[in-house]
Amino acid sequence: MMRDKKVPEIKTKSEETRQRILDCAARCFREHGYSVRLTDIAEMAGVKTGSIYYHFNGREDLVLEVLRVGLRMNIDYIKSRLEDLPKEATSLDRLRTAVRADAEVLMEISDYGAAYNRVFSVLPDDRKKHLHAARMDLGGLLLQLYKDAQRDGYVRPGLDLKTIHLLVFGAIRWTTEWYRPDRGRSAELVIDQLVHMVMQGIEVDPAHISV
Amino acid sequence: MMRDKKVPEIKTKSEETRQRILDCAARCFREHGYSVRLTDIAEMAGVKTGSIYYHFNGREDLVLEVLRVGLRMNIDYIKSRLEDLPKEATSLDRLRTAVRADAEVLMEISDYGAAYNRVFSVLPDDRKKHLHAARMDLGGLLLQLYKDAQRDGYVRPGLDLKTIHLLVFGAIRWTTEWYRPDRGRSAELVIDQLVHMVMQGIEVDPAHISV
DNA sequence: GTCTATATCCCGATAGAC
DNA sequence: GTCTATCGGGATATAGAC
Repeated sequence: MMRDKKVPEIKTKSEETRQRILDCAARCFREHGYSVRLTDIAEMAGVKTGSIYYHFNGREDLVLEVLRVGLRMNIDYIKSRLEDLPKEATSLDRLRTAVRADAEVLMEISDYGAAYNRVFSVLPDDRKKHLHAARMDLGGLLLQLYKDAQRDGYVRPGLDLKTIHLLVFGAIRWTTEWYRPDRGRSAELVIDQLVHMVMQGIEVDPAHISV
Repeated sequence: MMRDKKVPEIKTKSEETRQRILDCAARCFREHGYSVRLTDIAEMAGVKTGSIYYHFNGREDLVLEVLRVGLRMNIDYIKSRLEDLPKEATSLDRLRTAVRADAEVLMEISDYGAAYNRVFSVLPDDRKKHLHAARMDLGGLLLQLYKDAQRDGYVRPGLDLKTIHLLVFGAIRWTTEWYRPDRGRSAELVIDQLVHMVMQGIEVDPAHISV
C-alpha cells in the first residue's frame, strides 16, 4: 500500500499496533461509513476496545488521523506519478496523469482515501477546519493542472475550470459508492472511460459523421 | 417544490404535520447526513420528539420514507422533462435533457434527492433491498437513454455506457458535497459545464488547432 | 501495552396525561 | 394529536489489574 518509505524504520510493537488499528479504522470507515463502532475496529485489529485509548485520544482523534493520512496519501501519490513523467511531458499529459492517479489512489491503492469520502461530510464544522489546509493542497494541485493545460491551449478557453475540476473530482469520489474490485469491471476500465469522457466527450465527432 | 399535484387535496392538519416532519427530515439528512437525531428533526418541524411516533413507526421508517420519496421525485421529474420535449427531439436531445433534469432535481428542486445521496450508503443491506426496485428504475431509465443515443449513432461506439452512466451520475451526486446555492456560482452554470464536458469533452478539438 | 469491568452519556422508543 | 416523563440499549470513555 503506497510506495515504501525511504527510511526502513524498525517499528516498535507499539507502533505496529497503532498502525494496525489505523488501517482497520480506514477499512471500516470505507466499508460502513462514519457510524462504525470502536468495537468493530478493535475486533478487526485483534485488540479490545480499551486498548485503542492507549494509542489514540478517542474516537474523534482516530477519525481525524485517518482523514489526515488519507489526504496526504492522495496528494503524495499524485505528485509521485507526476514526477515519474518524462521532462518533455506537456501540461495536458500532466493533467491526464493526475486525474488517472487521483482515481487510482481512490479505487486501488488504499482504503484511506475512500474512508475520507464517506466520513468528511458528517464531521462537525470545527473538525473540518483541521483538515482545511490539506484539502486546499489537493484541490489546488489539481486545479492548477487544469489551468496550465488551458493556458497552453490544450483546453477550451470558455470552460469554468473550477467547476470542471469539482465535477471530475466528484465523478471519481463517487466511485466509492458503486465500484467493487470484484464483479468483472476493472478499475482500469473505469479510469479509461473517465479520462476519455472528460477529454473528448462521449459524442461522436460531428466532422466524422458520413451522412 | 416539484410540480403541483393534479388533485388539490384538502389536507387534514395531521397530514400537514406529517408532511412538515418529512420535509424537515429530508432537509436535516441533506445537511447533516444519517446521524441527525430525531430531536433535531422534531425541533425544526416545531414539534416534540414523541410526536414523530404518531406519524411514523420510528426513525428507520422515517428515513426509508424520505428515501422513497426522493427517488420517486427524481424519476418523476426526469420523466416529466422528457415528456415536455417536442416529438421531433432526437435520442441525443433526450439524453441531454435527462442529464440536465437529473442535475436540476438534485441541485435545485428538492432536499429529498440530496438526502438520498448522503443516507443510502449507510443503510443496512436489508433496508437497501426495499429501495432496490426504484433504484433500478432510475438507473435503467438513464442507461437506456445512453444506449438509444449510441444506437442512433450520436455516441461513440467504443464506450462502456454502464460505466459512463455511473460516472456522470456520480459527478451529479457529488455536487451535494460542494455546491451551495449562495456563493456566486449558479446551478445553471454548473449544469452547463457538466453537459458540455460529458458531450464534447474539455480538450480543444485537434482539427481546430492552427499549428 | 493490553486486558476486564464499569461508569457515563446519549438517543430512540414507550407510556400515559392532557 | 401532542405533550412530558422515563425506560432501556448501546457506545464511548475511564479505572485499575495484570
